[in-house]
Amino acid sequence: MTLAQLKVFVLVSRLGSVRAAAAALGVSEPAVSQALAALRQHLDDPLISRSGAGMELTPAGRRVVSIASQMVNLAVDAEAAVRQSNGAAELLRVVTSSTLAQSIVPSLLQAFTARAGGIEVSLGVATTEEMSALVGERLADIAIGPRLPGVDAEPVMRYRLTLVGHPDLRVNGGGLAGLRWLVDPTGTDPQSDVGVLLKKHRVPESNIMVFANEKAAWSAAAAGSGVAPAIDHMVASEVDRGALARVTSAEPPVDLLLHVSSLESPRRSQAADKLRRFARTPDAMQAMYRPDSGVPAAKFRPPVYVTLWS
Amino acid sequence: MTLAQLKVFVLVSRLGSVRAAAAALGVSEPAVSQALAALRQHLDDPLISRSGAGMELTPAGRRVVSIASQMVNLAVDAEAAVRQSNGAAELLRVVTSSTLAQSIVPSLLQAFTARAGGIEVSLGVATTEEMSALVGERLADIAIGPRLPGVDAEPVMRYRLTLVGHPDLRVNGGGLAGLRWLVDPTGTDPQSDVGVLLKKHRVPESNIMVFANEKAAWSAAAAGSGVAPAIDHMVASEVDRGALARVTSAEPPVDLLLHVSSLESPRRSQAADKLRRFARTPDAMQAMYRPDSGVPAAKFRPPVYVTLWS
DNA sequence: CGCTGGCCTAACCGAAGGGTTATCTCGCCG
DNA sequence: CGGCGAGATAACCCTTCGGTTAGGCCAGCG
Repeated sequence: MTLAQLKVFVLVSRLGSVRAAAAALGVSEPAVSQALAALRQHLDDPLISRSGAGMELTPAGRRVVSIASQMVNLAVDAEAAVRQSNGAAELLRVVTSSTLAQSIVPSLLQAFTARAGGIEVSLGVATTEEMSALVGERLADIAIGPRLPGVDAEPVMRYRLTLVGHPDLRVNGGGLAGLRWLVDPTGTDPQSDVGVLLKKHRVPESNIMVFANEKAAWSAAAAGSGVAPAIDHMVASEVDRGALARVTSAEPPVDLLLHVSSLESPRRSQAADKLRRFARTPDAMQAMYRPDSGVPAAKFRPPVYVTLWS
Repeated sequence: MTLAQLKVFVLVSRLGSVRAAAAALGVSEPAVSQALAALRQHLDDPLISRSGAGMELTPAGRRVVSIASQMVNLAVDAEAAVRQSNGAAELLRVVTSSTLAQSIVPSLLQAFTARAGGIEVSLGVATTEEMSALVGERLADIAIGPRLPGVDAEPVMRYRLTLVGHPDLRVNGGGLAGLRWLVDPTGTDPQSDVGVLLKKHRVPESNIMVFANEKAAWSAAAAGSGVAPAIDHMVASEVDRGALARVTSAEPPVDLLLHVSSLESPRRSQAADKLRRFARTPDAMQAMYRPDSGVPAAKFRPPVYVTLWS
């Protein structure tokens, strides 16, 4: 029985699927399956098993999952306690969506670390469902993105999602759904803002092209390959340059709220609390609205979401 | 950071020495030292260091030890939870002294398991100091022996420690301290009843011979090699047979109380509670006073006290 | 000043953990 | 009934863990 195995079990039970847990951990699916098998063998109980849609915990599994969750939390606490005792930088684990990780979140975090010293930030990328699990199980301290259910979520910023395309692009009879949609990986997350948008317009799978990052999608859009959803103020300079144009349609523009979500106050880390407070300040607003401050695509981290302890 | 490493750290800090922890775990001392080194490296903090007599926790170590202790406890809970959920036998981990493990404890436990079904008992041997640490850290459920400080101890039986020797043995001028004392491994535990007795009589090291078990010490005593401390009613049949005789001296006989010690009520396992209650019953008394019911010396377990998880 | 007790390190080794890819099984659905 | 999606398993690899023995280091002490 290792902590890694317990962590896997907790994530599987929380996400309801081995595949999802593997994705959240950034490892292959057999790796998760095997860790689970090892734990099952050790405890001599199936713990959790498939049952139609989703998985079902055994009676023993139900009891173990709560204990395992505590153990995983304590492991994190232990590391944090040592860091703090020795005056080392606090570690703040942030998760966000792929889109936001390329645009407003890095500049927000950059401004935050510059202002609040002694905090070391690590940024991870996850789907909305994964964010819930990660924050809920304290595998991440804070999530930035859509409002997460079940945790303490708070709106910090209003932003507009617009569609951009080649300036000459015209929407013909088929409507927006008939166009080719150029999205970043966030588009594959049905609960994300982009995912919701795709669903709202009933864009068929065949018309969706996923790019590694948003800049790549914009380039393709500028080349006339289709339309790309973008955070309005992040794409403003491209529009001003004439490389891209906002696609106007009968639909009203989509105004969205960016939330920070973490555990409720007593259970969240000090660093998470500081970031929440900072996110409400004018400095934070300015950082988030500053266009073109995303990390260059080349430096963008591959989706290794949750680091395992060594 | 593995659970085994945390367990080692907790034991070292509790027992105040690497050697003692190694002994309690039944492994070599470098094994413990290395586990500690690995944890130190992982957490980047010395955690605990020598300081004259005993060891001293660093600030970080103080915080980690309490967290680690909880984690170790939870690991035990998890295993127990699974067992219980699946209707398997509850596991009761008993520790006692070497002397008692050869005489009254096995018959007590045998009577207990026969009466209270569904409980599986494992018996370990430890020094008094180790018993405290093991029960305190929930690495054992219950201790049988001297009254343990810091936990919920309760007397269950009165017994007399007598000295036996060859029937022709006479105490000459040097007093009891001048004789050769034949003891079992418990004699090396200064806090044990026998250890206290040796100290009281100021028996020099050179006059103490340690035998692997009590029966062997009695044989040597019967052969005239010296005197052996024995639980009076356990040696009664030998005395009746004339093989041994009680050594009379100016000292009054030593009357002692056998205690059962476990954590206080809400924190102790159900099985431990049952054993505590059983130990007060007439059935238990009868079992404990029944002579010659010890396990044969050949079957006596070597001192592997605390099993590690796989 | 050298012995000794206690801790750490080195070197080595077997077992297990944890990762991968490829393949199998099984329930479900068109 | 074939395909498919999701989980389990197999085979393989490398790393880490956890154990050993041997030996180094250091404080305390006769």
